[in-house]
Amino acid sequence: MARPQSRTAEARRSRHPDGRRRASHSMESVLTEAVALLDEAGAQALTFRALAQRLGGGVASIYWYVASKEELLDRATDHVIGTVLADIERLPALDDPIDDLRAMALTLFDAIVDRPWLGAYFMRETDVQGNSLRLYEKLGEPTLRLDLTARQRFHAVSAVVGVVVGSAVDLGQEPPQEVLDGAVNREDFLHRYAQAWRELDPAEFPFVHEIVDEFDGHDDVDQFRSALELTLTGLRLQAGTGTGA
Amino acid sequence: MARPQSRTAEARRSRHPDGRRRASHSMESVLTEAVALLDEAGAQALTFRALAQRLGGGVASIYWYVASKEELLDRATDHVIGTVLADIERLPALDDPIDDLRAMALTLFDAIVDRPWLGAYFMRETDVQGNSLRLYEKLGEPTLRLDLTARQRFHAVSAVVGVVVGSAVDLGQEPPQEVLDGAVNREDFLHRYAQAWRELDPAEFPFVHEIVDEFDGHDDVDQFRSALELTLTGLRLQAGTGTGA
DNA sequence: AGCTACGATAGAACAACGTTCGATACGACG
DNA sequence: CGTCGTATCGAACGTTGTTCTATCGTAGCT
Repeated sequence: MARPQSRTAEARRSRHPDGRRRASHSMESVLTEAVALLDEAGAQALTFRALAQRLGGGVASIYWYVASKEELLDRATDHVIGTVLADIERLPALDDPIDDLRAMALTLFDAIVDRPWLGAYFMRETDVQGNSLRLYEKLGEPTLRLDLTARQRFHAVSAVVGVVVGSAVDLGQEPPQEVLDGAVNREDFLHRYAQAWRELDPAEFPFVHEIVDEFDGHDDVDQFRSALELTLTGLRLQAGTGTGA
Repeated sequence: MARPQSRTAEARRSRHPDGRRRASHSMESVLTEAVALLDEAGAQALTFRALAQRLGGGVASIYWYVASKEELLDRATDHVIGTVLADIERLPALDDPIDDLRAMALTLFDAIVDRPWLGAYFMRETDVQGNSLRLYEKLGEPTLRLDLTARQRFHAVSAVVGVVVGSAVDLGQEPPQEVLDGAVNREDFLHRYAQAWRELDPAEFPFVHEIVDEFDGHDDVDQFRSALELTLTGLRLQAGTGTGA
């Protein structure tokens, strides 16, 4: 009934009399392999059977470490958020709080670009223990140096997180197999969409026509940076602290 | 092999010799019931078996109308986005393009508040036919009246959509059963979280302590409005068109 | 050393799901 | 009355998360 508390359990293997092995896991190895599975082939590739095979053990063994797939996902997410948090804490402190905020948000977004599946599960658990809350705290600390009310600070961080998540969800959209197979790369895929848009009636879709060239081959990071910049500008204006101009 | 093209197929019923019924669906009824299922019990409640039972027919019949669950989800989403689009088109045109943008974004967000499951699936298909692209067009049109480059317009709409989606994902988080059962309402749930936060070390979590009172019992719509306002102010500044001040 | 209690592993089975198959009913047209 | 295309349905298949029950291996005790 109890859960493994000692994380010092090393990955060791012992031999069974009849030659069959008995795998020996650890919370660390389970999480690491789960994340590897997610990284390599996306969310749908993470199944208990696939994970068990990767660990060289049985399916039911995983249930010794996690009570459900939900918990597995939560723990795996928290695991990588831990590394993001470390990246953010390594960031050099800047003079301008808003510059700090931007740097943190970009670090977070970069991590999601590397791991698109994060976009969907990120912010699922605001458990008291766990790295999400610590990340939230770190994102909020720069706002303490801005001239804002508590409510404005709360809303400001929510806004920044919202922009990150909003862009991340876009990113997390599983490409429709063709590009996963490598048969079509992302640029061609975008280009095909753009081409279809160009054939729409310009009178009925004036805006789509206006931006189709920008959409075609656009960079996700650029898109995110622009969105982030808009909220940061709004925030700077709200704080009344000019850029110096 | 063909798909139903005539949407005039009425919901009629005929009697089987042995007394068993044969249900008669239509694309409309399938989508309507699918949406009803989603509305009543969330995304996980929409299964082919549950939907078939609701339609009074067999499971396989649904496959006459949709080729997969993915397509069912896409069509259902598009179905309700159609109503959102209608709401947005009914909006009175305002003098200020940014006021238009705000009104549209709020209408969209309201729809997601009513249907939290929308947050996850919204923006899944940017198919050329379909209401998502039309919605995107409508959201973009106000930017045509702003003094911006095409790229800025593209990024502006992406930013607004990002804020909506970002807040929506927060909303779409399935409450952990307790509040679904009605045993605990949302306010108590938030309050419990807030209480846990208050017990954290203030030195380690200064920001969390600063905003915990705001978090406790906060309103999601307020949160969204604030986030939206930040990007809109940023946008207004970018367009160089002052509010009049 | 032998015994025991518990930490940890695993195969088999279960229920639910998306999906496919083959059979069959119905209405329209000849 | 037979035929064809539309539409429906029960049954089955494969995969998934999860549970049950049996077992192994080691640490700790006598």
